[in-house]
Amino acid sequence: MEENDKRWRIGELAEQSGLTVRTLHHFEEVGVLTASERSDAGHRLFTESDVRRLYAVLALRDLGLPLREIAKQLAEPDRDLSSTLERHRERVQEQLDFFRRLDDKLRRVSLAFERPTDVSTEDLLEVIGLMNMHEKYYTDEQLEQLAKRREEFGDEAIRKAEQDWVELIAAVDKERANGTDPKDPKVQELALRWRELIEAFTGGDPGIRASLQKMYEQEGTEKASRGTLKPEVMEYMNRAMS
Amino acid sequence: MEENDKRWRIGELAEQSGLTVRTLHHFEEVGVLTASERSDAGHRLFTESDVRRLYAVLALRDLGLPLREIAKQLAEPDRDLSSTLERHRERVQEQLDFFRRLDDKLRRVSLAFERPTDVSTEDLLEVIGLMNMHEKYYTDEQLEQLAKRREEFGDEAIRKAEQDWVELIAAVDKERANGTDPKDPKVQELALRWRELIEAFTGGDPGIRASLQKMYEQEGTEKASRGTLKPEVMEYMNRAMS
DNA sequence: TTGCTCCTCACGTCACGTGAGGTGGC
DNA sequence: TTGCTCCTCACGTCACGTGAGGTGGC
Repeated sequence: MEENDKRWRIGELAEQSGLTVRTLHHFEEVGVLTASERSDAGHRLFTESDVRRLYAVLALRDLGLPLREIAKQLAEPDRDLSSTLERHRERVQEQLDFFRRLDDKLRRVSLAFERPTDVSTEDLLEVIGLMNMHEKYYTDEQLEQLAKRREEFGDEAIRKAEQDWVELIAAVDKERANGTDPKDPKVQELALRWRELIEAFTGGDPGIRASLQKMYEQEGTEKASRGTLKPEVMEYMNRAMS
Repeated sequence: MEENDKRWRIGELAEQSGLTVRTLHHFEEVGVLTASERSDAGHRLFTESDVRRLYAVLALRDLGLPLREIAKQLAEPDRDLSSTLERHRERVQEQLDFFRRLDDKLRRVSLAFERPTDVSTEDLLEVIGLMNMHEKYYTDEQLEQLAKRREEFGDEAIRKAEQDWVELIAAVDKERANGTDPKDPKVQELALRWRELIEAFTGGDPGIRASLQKMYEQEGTEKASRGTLKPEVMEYMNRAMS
């Protein structure tokens, strides 16, 4: 038990442990580590057992335990640490999950725009609104599938598909305005293309089809299509396809 | 442009948006959303455009952007949002990475103990100290490999291996104390078992072998073995195996 | 005497939650 | 008049960072 009279000043201990002096002050404030002694001038003097305790604190802090929890734990070493850690791990996994989803969302947002073009706030809000709506109707797996298919298609093909939609909708709306019978061969032709475009989007997956349909029912045609499709046109198409 | 005179009181808006009144107060404090009007009594009156702005704020908050960043963005919609989002995503990925590692660490800690036994703080600190030392010498992949092999072996086999080590070390120490020549067949026999146990631990991986050896060199035999192996015994074994 | 270290306040960070104490009736 | 809503402070949360202003020399 020699060397037991070794003492550390706060600056020394800070340097040795890689902490700041302020952090050691803070540790004292929250009660995880107090210097056992003081010099005549009121300076903190840490003993060897203080130093050991410091490394215990750092180990537990390293696991992400809050300092006050660590203080409790070190105050009564009999308390059950394993259950504390288990609860802690659950919290950590929730956090992990949260950041996974967030990262995923950010990835999808950035995918929605072509490379380095700068994005207007409005466009972004549009995309986010759309995403939020989608998240209400599609399952995580379905969103994953849709994202994959989009990647396979590539930006070019997607822009073309969007253009196709715009043209098809316009064509349908024209027949409707002309009062053409929905059962007329010309309209039936358009209905066929309509089905094809939907198939291309859903990839033939019946679950995705169902989610899509539910979204249109619940949110209304206008909102679900982000304004590209008027309810009357949808109505007309439904009659053509029935 | 009818209905443009519709106004929301703060409580109404809170309920409709699922926020608390305090949160809306806070939004005003940080400048992301201020009611455009006040009633004679000083009550906040939110206009339709305020409400639209609120949903824009929520969309951006949902991406994890800090409120002050959102305030800036909405103040000058021309500023480049995509680069802001890119920087943000980098931060998010760092967080994600941090929580992945933390979760991993907690998993390894809990694996180090058998089921629901309650863990003493001392034991835990021991394990964490060991883990921290390991992390200095093994790469992430190596730790992964080691963890996998431990799982394959199962708790039972590991306890047995630990027991084997204790006995082998004791046997070696006995010969050493007796002054037996390291080249003596009896000692050579022990050296063979020694190699076998190390092989079982490393799984024959030369990288892991090297890391293990480096750890013993840098940290010293006593510390690296967590006190189970005295330097003299190691020294003696080295001579036997050379 | 001059630096360097140490001391004790005390405010700031981030996004609100939670009262306290008081007034008004979008 | 009685509730309910709204208002404005203002402190608390978590782990420190960053001065400010002053003293001591483990």
